[in-house]
Amino acid sequence: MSEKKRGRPRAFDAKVTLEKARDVFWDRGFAGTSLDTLSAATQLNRPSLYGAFGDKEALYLDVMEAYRAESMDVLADALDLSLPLRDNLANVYKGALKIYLHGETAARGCFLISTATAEAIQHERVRELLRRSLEDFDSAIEQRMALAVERGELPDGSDVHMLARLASAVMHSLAVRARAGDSRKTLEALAQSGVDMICGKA
Amino acid sequence: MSEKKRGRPRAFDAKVTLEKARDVFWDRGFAGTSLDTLSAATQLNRPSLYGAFGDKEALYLDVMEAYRAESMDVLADALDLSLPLRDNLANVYKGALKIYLHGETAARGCFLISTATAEAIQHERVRELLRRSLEDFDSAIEQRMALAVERGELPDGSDVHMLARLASAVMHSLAVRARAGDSRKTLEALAQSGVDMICGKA
DNA sequence: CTCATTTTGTACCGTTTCGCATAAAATAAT
DNA sequence: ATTATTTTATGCGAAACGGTACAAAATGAG
Repeated sequence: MSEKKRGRPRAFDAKVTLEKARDVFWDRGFAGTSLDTLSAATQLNRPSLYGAFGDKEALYLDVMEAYRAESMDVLADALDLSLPLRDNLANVYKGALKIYLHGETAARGCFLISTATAEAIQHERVRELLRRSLEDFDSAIEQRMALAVERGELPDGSDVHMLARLASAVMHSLAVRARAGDSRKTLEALAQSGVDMICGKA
Repeated sequence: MSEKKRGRPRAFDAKVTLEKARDVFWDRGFAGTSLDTLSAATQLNRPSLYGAFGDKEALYLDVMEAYRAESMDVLADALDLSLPLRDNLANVYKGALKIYLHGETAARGCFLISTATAEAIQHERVRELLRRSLEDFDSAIEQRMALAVERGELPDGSDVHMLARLASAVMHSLAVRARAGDSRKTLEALAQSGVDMICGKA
């Protein structure tokens, strides 16, 4: 698949480097993160970073895309079709909180909502990728909701389009509140209420 | 009320200055806004800014607090007690969208969610003020919900605490999605669905 | 072995950044 | 008028910033 290249081989794994870069961006934001900080965190000097990913914005966009892709994977796992919709949704929120509540000094929230929103005005490509990321997430949930109607888990004629976006809305709020320092208990209560709201208070 | 001070009088209105500073922070974020940019936008040279508000973080905190206070005023207006809860909630979202969809190059979203979240990890005071701002908003809505139960607008035994936080959650999502570039139509549909979800699909 | 190719590391460039030192300007008090 | 007090304006300076030039190092090809 990947032929061995000609010149000096890379001394780093691009995927791991993106994760390290992601973590500093996550804590400090895009504008608040210097290339020096990124260089230290990734253990790559700036020319290597530049050669591998381009300038700071290009690196950030790569990180965004990796986060989007991984989020979709996590979502797909949570939406295990062998489980009822209620459990699926609970798992989506549970998985989100597991990510959001991680953090050394404070809970870090969602990478996109916490850091990409800030840049969305000045950097059009960030805004566009953010929009698409949210949309993809909504669509995957909507698809599961449509199946739920077929299976009789949701009433016939349910507006699955809006229901999915309401389900996402709860997650967006979890992200914001986690970053603001709300307690795990508080957030889990909101998640539970979200599930009840969408699936009915069982 | 305000005695005339001794020295040279200020050539600017602090409130207006805070609004101008807020607008540049809103577009570019805290870390992405330089003192030069702030100086140009407020038409104050840096030493004047520094003398009046302190350093960049102190200025930003002042802007945050002003935004929080104004948001609570807008919310109080939307929660006009002479109207039904359904109309109140619709007005809350309508008022939010009016603010969020404003913007020269792109919709700016919510000032706090778009810019304060990014700084919340590194700047504890930002995080704390953000948390308190969200909480105040939740509490005001909860208070209105409690009245709604008394008035029979909501079923007896409704969990007004969680209902209020779900209502806020929809607004948080509107904020994120507006910043991401979602259309007015899309956002208005989500707002409508939020109202229906909380108040029942009338 | 020799050469072409790619990555790495050092060092550097010009610019921007934040914050302050200092002096001029504008007012109230005396 | 003189003085004390506060704000304004110019300009400085040390540090950090993003980005790159350049040569050394490490590999494959011939």
